[in-house]
Amino acid sequence: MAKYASQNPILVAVDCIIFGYDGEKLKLLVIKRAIEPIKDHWSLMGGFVHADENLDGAAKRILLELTGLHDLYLEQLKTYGELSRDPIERTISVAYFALIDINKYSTQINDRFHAEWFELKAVPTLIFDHDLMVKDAINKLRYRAALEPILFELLPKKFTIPQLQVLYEEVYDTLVDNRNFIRKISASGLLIKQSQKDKSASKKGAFYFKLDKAKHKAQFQFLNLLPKNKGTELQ
Amino acid sequence: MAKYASQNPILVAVDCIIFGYDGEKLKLLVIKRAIEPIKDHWSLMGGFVHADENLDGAAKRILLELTGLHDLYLEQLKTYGELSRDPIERTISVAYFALIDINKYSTQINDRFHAEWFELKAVPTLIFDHDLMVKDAINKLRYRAALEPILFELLPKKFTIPQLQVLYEEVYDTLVDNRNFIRKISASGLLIKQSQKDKSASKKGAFYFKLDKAKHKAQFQFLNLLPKNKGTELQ
DNA sequence: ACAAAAGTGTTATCACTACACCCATGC
DNA sequence: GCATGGGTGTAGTGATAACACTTTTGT
Repeated sequence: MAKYASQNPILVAVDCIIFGYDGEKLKLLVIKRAIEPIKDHWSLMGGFVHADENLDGAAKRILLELTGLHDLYLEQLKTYGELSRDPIERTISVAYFALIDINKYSTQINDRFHAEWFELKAVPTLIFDHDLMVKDAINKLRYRAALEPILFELLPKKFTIPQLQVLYEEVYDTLVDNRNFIRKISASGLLIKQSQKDKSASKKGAFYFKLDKAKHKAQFQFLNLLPKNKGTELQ
Repeated sequence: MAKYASQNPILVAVDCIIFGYDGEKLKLLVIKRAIEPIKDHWSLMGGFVHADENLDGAAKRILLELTGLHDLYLEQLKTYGELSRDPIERTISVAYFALIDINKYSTQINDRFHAEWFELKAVPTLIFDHDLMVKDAINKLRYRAALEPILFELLPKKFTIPQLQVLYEEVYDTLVDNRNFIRKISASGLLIKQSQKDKSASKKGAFYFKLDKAKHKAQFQFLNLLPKNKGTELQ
């Protein structure tokens, strides 16, 4: 195979911003970095891109190593390439964000990496430019969730409307009127009501719903579940 | 400086999707590739990231080489890393999209690169995965323009409302009711009416407007200049 | 006077927000 | 029977889409 002469290869890493929801709080999964430099500082889960994998493949591999899971929602966020972002050696990093249902996967998080969930407002300072990545990821999550039904990726297959509402409130750090919320989400036609109720959170119990995946994929729709100009300052 | 041992550096390139508007048609700037492989095929303007520049810097340098211009609107789109996307040697490419006013800059496009503007619907097949990049860029442009006033980057400082309307029609490949369009754009408060008229396109003449940059930056706003579910199938 | 593009108003419909009470159940 | 969270309805307001004619001016 021919080569491009006299060009300058660079290390390429992938870092994952992993959002999780446990039915109450939106959280971020971070690990204690196991290698120098700045060993034992909090960091996003990441790793170098291997010669035999593409970028999505690298992100999937890294998530698999940490969580033992595949088929997570995964979306490329942005690529970070400041010269001094990694003090050891120049490395550009392709950031991905992932969405997972914490309860489903909590047992499978790999202890080897000393991973820990933090509420978004209580995430410790992270190494390198990872704080910036998290900030960008939150913005992108808000941006996307305002237009497309991606937050369902954070919920179990069966979920209640109160759970969904709290999730929106968490993502946009705001409060939502439950009557209007129910009307809008019902009008979207995205939900299929189940006959069972979830009685874990209240005595009356709340009906379970499932996402109508056909509609989810077919009709791209503006969701607009939040009041205008409320929580939607996307920056 | 220490190094990460036994990792695998990769060539990193930047490719630019350059949109331009001449007051009538939305166009894409492509060049005839000057180097092997597939010399003389149409390609996006691109180049490798140097050791002493960050990603944004590389994109700016490449745009400067082609157009002789700085201070263009430039936004990172996505990073492409399929194993075989460049047949010569593995290269990942960070794609950027740029917006420019064709009339302003037409004289400065560097002939050395055999650059040519094509209407979006008549862009020839491009090398590698550049067709995919263009498709993604159009989607992102639509996505962004639906929420933020970025299309002004494609217009001269003074422009008329009919020009702006045609631009929206071009970007979304749809027709817009001029009465509703004028009402919405006026209500946004983003435009400042000038006293002069542009008489090049009609006998009556159309008033020039300028963008109110303070408002443009200050109030992030949903523009919503198009009827719902019309042209806004963002995929 | 006529052609060509710019600019202007109204109405009916729909969507949104704000708001307060009843329901079902477990204890 | 009461405390807890789940679920329902309405009215007023504002935004939207659909629609056709008049204005200006160069030729």
